Parts: sequence; C-alpha cells; structure tokens
Amino acid sequence: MSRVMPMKKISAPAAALAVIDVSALPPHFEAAAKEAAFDAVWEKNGIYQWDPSRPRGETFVVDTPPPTVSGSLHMGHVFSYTHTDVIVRQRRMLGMNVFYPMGWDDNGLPTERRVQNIFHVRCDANAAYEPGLALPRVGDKKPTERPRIVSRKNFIELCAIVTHEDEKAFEALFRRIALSVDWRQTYATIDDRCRHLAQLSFLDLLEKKQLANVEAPTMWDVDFQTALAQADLKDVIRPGAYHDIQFAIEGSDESFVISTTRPELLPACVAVCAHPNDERFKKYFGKHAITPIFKAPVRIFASELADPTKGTGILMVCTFGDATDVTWWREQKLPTRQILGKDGRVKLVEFGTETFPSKDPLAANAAFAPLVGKNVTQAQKLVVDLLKDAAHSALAQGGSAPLQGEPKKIEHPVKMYEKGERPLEFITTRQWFVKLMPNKPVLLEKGAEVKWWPEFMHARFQNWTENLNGDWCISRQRYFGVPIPVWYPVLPDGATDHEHPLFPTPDRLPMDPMSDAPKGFTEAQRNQPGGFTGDPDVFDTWFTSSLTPQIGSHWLLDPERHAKLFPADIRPQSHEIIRTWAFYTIAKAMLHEGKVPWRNVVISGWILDPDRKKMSKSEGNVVTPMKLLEDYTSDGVRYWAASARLGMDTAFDEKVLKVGKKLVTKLFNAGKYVLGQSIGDAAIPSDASIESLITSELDRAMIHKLRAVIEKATASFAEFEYANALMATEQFFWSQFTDTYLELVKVRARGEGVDDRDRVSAIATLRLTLGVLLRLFAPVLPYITEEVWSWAFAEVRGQPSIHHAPWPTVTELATIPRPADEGSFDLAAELMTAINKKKTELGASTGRLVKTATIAVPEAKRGRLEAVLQDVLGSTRIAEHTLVVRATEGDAFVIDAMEVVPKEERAAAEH
RNA sequence: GGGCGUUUAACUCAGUGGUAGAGUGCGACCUUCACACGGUCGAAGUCGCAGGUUCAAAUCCUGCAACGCCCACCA
Repeated sequence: MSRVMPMKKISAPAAALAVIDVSALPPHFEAAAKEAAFDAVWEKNGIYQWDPSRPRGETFVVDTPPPTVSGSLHMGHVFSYTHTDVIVRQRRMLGMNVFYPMGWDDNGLPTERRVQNIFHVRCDANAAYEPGLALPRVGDKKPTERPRIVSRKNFIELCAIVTHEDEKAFEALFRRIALSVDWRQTYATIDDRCRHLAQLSFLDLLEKKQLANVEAPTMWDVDFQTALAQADLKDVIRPGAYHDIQFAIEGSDESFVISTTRPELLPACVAVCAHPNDERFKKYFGKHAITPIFKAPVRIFASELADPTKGTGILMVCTFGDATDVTWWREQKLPTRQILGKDGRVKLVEFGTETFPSKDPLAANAAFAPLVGKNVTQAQKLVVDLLKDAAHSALAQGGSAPLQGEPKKIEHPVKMYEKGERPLEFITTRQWFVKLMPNKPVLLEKGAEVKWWPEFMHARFQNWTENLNGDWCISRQRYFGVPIPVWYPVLPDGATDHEHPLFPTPDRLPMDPMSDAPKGFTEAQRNQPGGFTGDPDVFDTWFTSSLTPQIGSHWLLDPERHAKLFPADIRPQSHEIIRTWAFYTIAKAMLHEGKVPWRNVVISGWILDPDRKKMSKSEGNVVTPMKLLEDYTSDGVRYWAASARLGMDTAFDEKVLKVGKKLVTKLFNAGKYVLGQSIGDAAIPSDASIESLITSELDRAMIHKLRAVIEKATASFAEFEYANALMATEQFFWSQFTDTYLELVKVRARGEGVDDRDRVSAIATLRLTLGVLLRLFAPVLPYITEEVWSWAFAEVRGQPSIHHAPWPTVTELATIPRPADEGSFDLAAELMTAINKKKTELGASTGRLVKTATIAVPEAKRGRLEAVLQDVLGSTRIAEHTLVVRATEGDAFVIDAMEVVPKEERAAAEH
C-alpha cells in the first residue's frame, strides 16, 4: 500500500515530487512495531541473501565471529556486532554480493560447566548411555546430593538442549538490532559440518606432516583435568613464599641453600642448577647434591637460564614446577619424577627405586607416606613442617633444620587456565600437537599479508607469534567437543600401541572413535587384546573455531563454493582474542593452503563501564540490551555503537544513546516535512529530470556541500571508519540541512512571494538531499531510514528497500550545476545567524515577524549576498529592510537596528 | 622487564603544522504552521607535564607521568 497521494497530471519529475499524506503518519516513530515488521519484510524478501551465482569479484565475504552461546548477551555483543553490520550494509549498498553468515560457538568448557550446573550432572565416558533420559533443572539453589553421573552421549544431548535454546535467544536479539545476516547461512561448532571439517583438517595436517602425537610434560588444569595450550593461559598475581632449604653436597660436609616457592615438589627434585659464571657455585658443577628429607642424590649443572640475582642464585629443578623445568629436563635429559597425578594430588611413589633413588629409603618413604592423596597446598604445609625438623637435614653428619629461617612472603605471577581457579601443573601425558615452532617465520609473513584495522593491532599478533614457546596442544580431555578421529591398536599383551595410530578415511567423517570401529575391526574387538581402542579426547575448541572461514565456504566439502568464499574479505573481532582466534585462523589457512584466511582484520574495542573496566559477566557490571533497545530504539543503540571508532575501548554512556534516539526522531520529522511539501500548481515539463529543476543559487550551493559529505563518508567507509562517516553525515544533516537549509527555504517551498521555478527548485532540492541523507544513514539506522524511504522513495525510485538502494555518489549529482559562488550557503547561514542573534537579544523568538531591520553589510559581501538575500529575509520574516554597506569588525554582518512586531499585535499581523 | 594504546570544556569524544571544535550537561530566551523526543543565543579549555624543531605545534621529535591493554622465565 502506497502512502503517495495520487497526482492529477503525472509527469516523471512531478511523480518524483509527489506529496505524501502527512496526516496518515503517527506523531512519532513507532519503533518497536516497525522493527518487528521490517525484520519480517526483509526476511520475506530475502534482501540479505547471498547470491551464489555471482562471481567472487563482486562478493564481500564476512568471517562472522560465532558468539559463545553462554546464556545472555550484553552490550559488548551489541557493540561489536553492530560495527560489522554497519560495514556490511554499506558494502551491500555499493552493490556487493554480501556473504554474512552466523555461527554459534557451543563447544567447550563454558557449555560443559553450565550443563553440569543446570542439570546437576557429571559426565563419565565409561558410563552406559540411557536412551530418552530426561532430567529436571535444578534451578539456582545449590543441590545437596552428589551430581548424577551420565554417559558422554547423554551429556552431549543435554548440551544440545541448552545451546539450542540460547541460539534462539541470540538470534532474536541479533534480529532486533537488525544484523543483516543471511540466516540461511548458519552453523554451530558442534554440528555435523563443523565436526566433519575439523576432522578433515586433522587428516589434512596429518598428511602434511604438521601433527605430532607425543608423551610429554604438558600444561594441565587439575580441576578440569585437561591439557591446555599456551593461548589458554593467563598470568595471575598470587601470594607465595620463598622457602630457603639447605641441600648437601654428596660425599662432603659442604652445603648450599636453594630458595623455592614450591617446597612440596622437593620429592620431585631431579637436579640443581646455577649460572655457569656464578663463582659461588662453580665448584659444585658436575657433582651431586643430596636433598633433605628424601636424601635423593641429584645432579648439579650449569645453565644460562639461571639468574644469579634471584633467590639464592641456585635452584632446584623438579618434574615439573614450571616451564623452565621442562626446558632443563629436556636439555639435560634429566629423569622424570612425577609426584602429582592428573587430579592435582600427590600420588604414591616408592623411594629407594631406580626412579626415586634415596640414600635412606626407609626414612624417605616414611616421610612421603602422609603426603599421598594431598593436594598441592596441603602437601606444601606438610613438607614445610618436615623441613623444620633437624632430623631431616640433608647433611650426612646431621645438621640443623633444612628450612633456613621463616618463609619470605612474596607476590608473584602464576600461570593459570583462563577459566580456572588453581595454578597449572606440568604433567606428563600423551597429547596431539600441531607444529607451530618451525612455522613461525611463515606465520609472521602471513600476519603481515593481512591488513589490520587499526594498524597497530598487527603488533599484538607479531608480539605473540614471536614469543610462542611451544607447539599447539590440540587434544583436550573433555566430553563436549569434536572427537579426535583416531584409534590405537591394542597389543596382544593388552597394552595400547600409541606408535601406530589408525585413522579413518575422509569418507567416513564425521565420526566418533568411541562408537565407530576402524576398518578391518569389529565393535567386539574394542579394548580387547589384539583389537583396538578409541582416542577418548576431543579437540581444543579453537581447533574448530580457527576454521570459521572454511566452515563458511564448506572448504573440502564443496570446492566450487570454497573458491567463491575463501579467503574472506573481513574478519571482525575483538583484540583480546588476537592470540587465539586470529592467530590460529591464520595458522590453519597457512598450513592447509598456504593462504591468508582473510584480507582484513577489523578490530572492535571493548565496552567499559563508567569506571573504565571491561564490561563482562564475571565483573557483574553488565548492562542488558533489551531495556535499552526499548528505551532508545534499535537505531538509537546502533548509533551509539557506530559512534565508537575501530579498536577504541569506549565507556558505556547512556547519553550517547539519547543522542541516537533524538537523531531517529529528527529524521522522522524532517522526512515528514520534506515529503509533505507540495509544488502546488507549478507546471513541470514532462521531460525534465528532478536534477534539472534545481535552479536557485542557494539550492545549488547546498547540493555542493552535500557532494563533500558523500565523498567524506564514502572515503571513511572504504577504511572501515564508519564512525567518521556517521559523524560527517550527522553533522551535515543536523546543522546544515535541518537547522539551516530547511529554515532558509521554508517560505520559498510554500510558494510565498516567489515564482514557481524557485519554489520547485527548493522542493526538488529537499527531496534530493533527503534521499541522499537517508542512504548515507541507512547502514547505521536501518529502521528509520527504511521507514522514511518507504513513504515515497521506494515507489518513485523503484527500490523497495533502502538497503538495496545504491550508495550515494557525486556522479548522481553531476548534472546539477555548481553554484555561482561556493560560499553562498555559508553566507546565507551567517546572515541568518546574525539576525537570530539580534532577535534573541531582543527577547523575541526567531519566528517573530520583523517590521523593519537595518543590516550593515561589508562591501565584500554585498554583491555575493544578492542571490540568497530573499531566502534569508523570508526565513527570518523581515518585512522591510535597509542594507547599509559599510565596513564592520571582522567583515561580519551587523544588525544595526531591528523592530519586531509586539506579541499582542502578532495574531493580527499574521492574518 | 619488553611492546602497544590513551591523556583536548564538567561528561562522552572529533581534530596529524596555520586564529581551539561537536554533542551532552549548564545558563538565558522562545508554545514557531516537520519536530518541546524541539528551536535560538550564550558561558565554559595553559589541548597530561618538561624540553626541542619551526615564522608557526593539540598536531612533528625527545624525555617523563598517569591510566588501560598485550606479552615475558612460577626458582
């Protein structure tokens, strides 16, 4: 149904200037109703759909970040997703075939944790599957009984229930904020296609010899009981204490003191180490030391890595206290004395054996026995107590207590899993690794091939890549994830043969080695001597997430589609996951195809709360979006997001939302005014174009300023600086268009005392400018611009949705002659301001009629003023005027005298 | 310890060599025929600090400080 009123005699330009029935419009923009209605229309008309038939060159591919479906969205999501959408909408208007998919990251520990809490369950991979198991939700109160044990399959089903609900809620919000996603192009990181592609990725890396399966000390979280990669870590400053412990030199009565923060690892001590140039300890290198309590002989060696200024300058190497211990263990080929189990508790070991030698096994075992089963904190207390006992001195001849003095409290950084609560341990386990260390130079090269916006974010990538200190551990001992597609033969003696893993052929993917049998075996042979066993692990979630460009393009599953969608054009993301998501995605694309995954990385900043802290769920300072969307409209919220420049952290500020809402209202009203202006009885040649009707100097001068805005906005968008484009457009719209131009031409548009030609020129200019401004605003304000567009432009221009209308160009305006004087518009505005100022000084409103005014005009402006003077006098309602040409200060207009119509006379004068 | 970013009006932020800007807030005035979810006018800043380059510096260089982020080897 059209809002455009029927015209009597329709010519092309007359139709373009058709009047809308203003009285049919509501007094205000009914945002909530319109948002829902437009979403439905856009969906029905498929205006955000990617067209696979168009060539790559016309396509704009987005590698959308799949949000972690974690229950609720906050303003941080709205913020960064809007940035992407604004860019995408502008590219679509440029005529590009946009591929804008949406994914859901439902893999991983956060989901597991939530499911455990929601249903109060724990997963046991060995538990039997219970078909049709339905469990109640436990709610918020902490249940007292133990969690119910469920099988891996049941657990995954519960995860699916929870994530699916979350996806619905996310989609609803994303639609509300008008993300122009092609909702046919969705995926979840646990779905068949993603599992398929992740497993294909694994097989491809295997074929390219970029994988390793090794048993080695690995960073381990004792709570989650899984291996971790460097990127999963955070440093946390924690309290600790230096414990000074006396060691003896074997076969002498000499001793030295080491300083350690981890005395509980004393039984795991395998060596002692100092700097090669350290005169204090030079004499000991090559000899053996004896540990206190356990009386283990350990090598004393020299290493550049030892810092003579730290502690006492000499330190104990344990298996494993930290990453340096691992380095020394490897370089020095030290023995392994693992005392911590996967659960982070001390496990039973026996002293006086080859692995745990001791000069006094009886005493050592007696001292060790109470430690068994204790966690690190408890064990430390017990060991410290033992060290206070002189009987445990390392010295053969006996001595004082091994612990010298009181422990010295310190604060030091400790490596922890980013989602964990206890420090990591290094525990020897068998894991799969992707080789990164040998590929560092190529990775840096690829990182430089990608354009980073803002550019300085590239430094983060370089920094991280240069400092990488290990390969990528991709196996996780979890349940909810993509299974690693591997089996191992079980030898006749029942041992697992890790040296000869069995892999599925690609045609069997996606698969789960825990329920599928390898070729040549039957399910009955699972875990039997001479049979096989499945790898129970799943991939690191980043192993799948790092394939998002390939997931969108279907990669090996559809090479033709892949060629059209890979590499992507932009990867939008936030800066804290450069080391993970950006890094791993670059690594995968490089390892698989020697390519970069995308041409541009566009980095959004963070939303900070008013105290400038990152807004995050764990901080409890989250502002929920729904209320704000209701109060300020989606466009208002999007305005706020689009006001922040790329990469800049922004404090959340409701004032900016308010400004956004005001802009929406202003567009509604300005649109209503412009489209309600009638040309009256003016006759328009039927062969005239709307551009050719623009004949007045002021109008041409206004159009000329509009050209500059189009150029500025277009250039800004090319560099993803949507905020600059918005600012330029907004500034022009508000101060030049509504506050100035609209006021200057109102009288002329009404046809008061002017000829038809000038009246039509004003209306044509209003229309044309509104049409351009709406399109310039459309990427940021999709709802209000679509609304105003629908009143007339949609029909007149034959472009039903503004979001498929062409982005404005100066070429559109090429047929409109330049103004005789480019300064005409500013000159008119300047005089209007001077008159308004005078009225304000007189206490009169700007709309008050002026009987007479005497205006001092500087000589230089006199001639130039001629062409726009009538518009100024009309808009300022000056009935009689006298121009006095004279010099003024700063060549400004000066109102020498003004007589306004008194209030009481006004009513009479008006009619 | 290394790197990056930020520092401009009360607040949120533009401004990369040429007379300090916007919006909000504040003050005064204005029921005006698109809009009071409005309009007009106004007050308000040693551009973090100290040096330097230049005819000229918020802008370029050097140093420092505060705040934030990323990274680093937990003895």
